[in-house]
Amino acid sequence: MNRQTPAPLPRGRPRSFDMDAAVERAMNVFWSHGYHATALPDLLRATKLSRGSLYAAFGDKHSLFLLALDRYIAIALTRMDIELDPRREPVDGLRAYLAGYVERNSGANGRRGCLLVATAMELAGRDADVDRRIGSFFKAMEARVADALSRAKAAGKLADGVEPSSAARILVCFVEGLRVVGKTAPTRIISQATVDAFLDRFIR
Amino acid sequence: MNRQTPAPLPRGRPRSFDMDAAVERAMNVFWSHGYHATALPDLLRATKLSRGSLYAAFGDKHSLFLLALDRYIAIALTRMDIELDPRREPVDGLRAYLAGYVERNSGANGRRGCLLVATAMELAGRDADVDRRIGSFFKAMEARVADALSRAKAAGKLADGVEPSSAARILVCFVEGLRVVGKTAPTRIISQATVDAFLDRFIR
DNA sequence: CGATTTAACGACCAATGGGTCTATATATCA
DNA sequence: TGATATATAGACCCATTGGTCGTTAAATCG
Repeated sequence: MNRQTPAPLPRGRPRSFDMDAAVERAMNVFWSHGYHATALPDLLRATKLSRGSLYAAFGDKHSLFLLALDRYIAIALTRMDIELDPRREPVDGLRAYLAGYVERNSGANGRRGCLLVATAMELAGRDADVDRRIGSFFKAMEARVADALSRAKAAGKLADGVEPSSAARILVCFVEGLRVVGKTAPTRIISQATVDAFLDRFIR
Repeated sequence: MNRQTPAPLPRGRPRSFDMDAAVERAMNVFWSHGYHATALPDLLRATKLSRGSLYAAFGDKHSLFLLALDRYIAIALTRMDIELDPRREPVDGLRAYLAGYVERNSGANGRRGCLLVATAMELAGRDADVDRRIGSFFKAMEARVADALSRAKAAGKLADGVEPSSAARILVCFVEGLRVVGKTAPTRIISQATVDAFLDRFIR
């Protein structure tokens, strides 16, 4: 192990903006409009950067988008890790997890939709970078749900004949579908009832 | 009731192209690329029309898109009416219906995705014409599924405690979610197994 | 046949797309 | 303080966008 050569102190004018905050703002714009419908001026307005600064910091629109997508994914997975924490009752965790979807699907949140679903539909299959991210996200999501379901099964909380791995795939489809239909019919009560009825089929 | 004045015979050069076929070709382009990513030259190539002719026939890109979307919806509903025909065994119908989704989600078909889902994510909430169409489509779809499920229930084929209307909402979410995750992981075997496992939760 | 009507064409247009580049302001270090 | 380094700004660039328009070709009807 040769020691890391000490990072040379940055010379010249230090950057005056918070890069993480800029990515987050960009994420919100992409989230609201989608990739193609987001024009550069939208991103400049949101990040409060000039064209030059934005390109210096992020390369190009596509790279910035990837960063935004990564952030979105990280947030989603972190939330799942909290909701489905192994130290909680697995069924409570699943309920909390689904309640989150209900909340995110209601009213203005619902109309905004889900950046991952929108990106999957808009870019998957024509953009390898996006493909990898979307694919691995769904895999990770499914794994977490499957894990929670196995714990529920071990605790005898699953309905007869429910197999965690296939039930996890079903659940992932279900929640992603919720986000799709939520784009046009975002009523909290119905979403909640639908989620409850769904869970009733799997939980004892 | 005054009699309709007889339609005046068309004068001049008759249109030399099949308008319906043009709409269908345009539909395929929008389907593959989405609304924003479809450029006019793509539509011209597909319809084999010149710019002028296309604008004369359809007005503008947006109107043509709406026509394409209507066509897509009509095809989908017609298919459902066949698969879920009241004269068939309702459970067979539901199986056929879901099998259709498995097929459409596999391989190249899967990667192409679903025009309705893509449009919902891309345009819903910012385009009133689209909103209406998507909303009424989901409603129509749900109604057909609910109807099939009630008939199944009447025949004693539903699992205990399954209520047709909420089960229909669940099913709609599930199949739309299938189309989303199918964009990245389009393997026929898994889709089929997932669908089977899903149905097992609702059918006796 | 000749007048009329209209489909079809593609050159053309202004606006906007994403992306580059140079000049300047402002910080650090010796 | 002076030399150096770099973030920032926005003018600029060209390709492409959706959309218009004048011209031409072709079919019908009297």
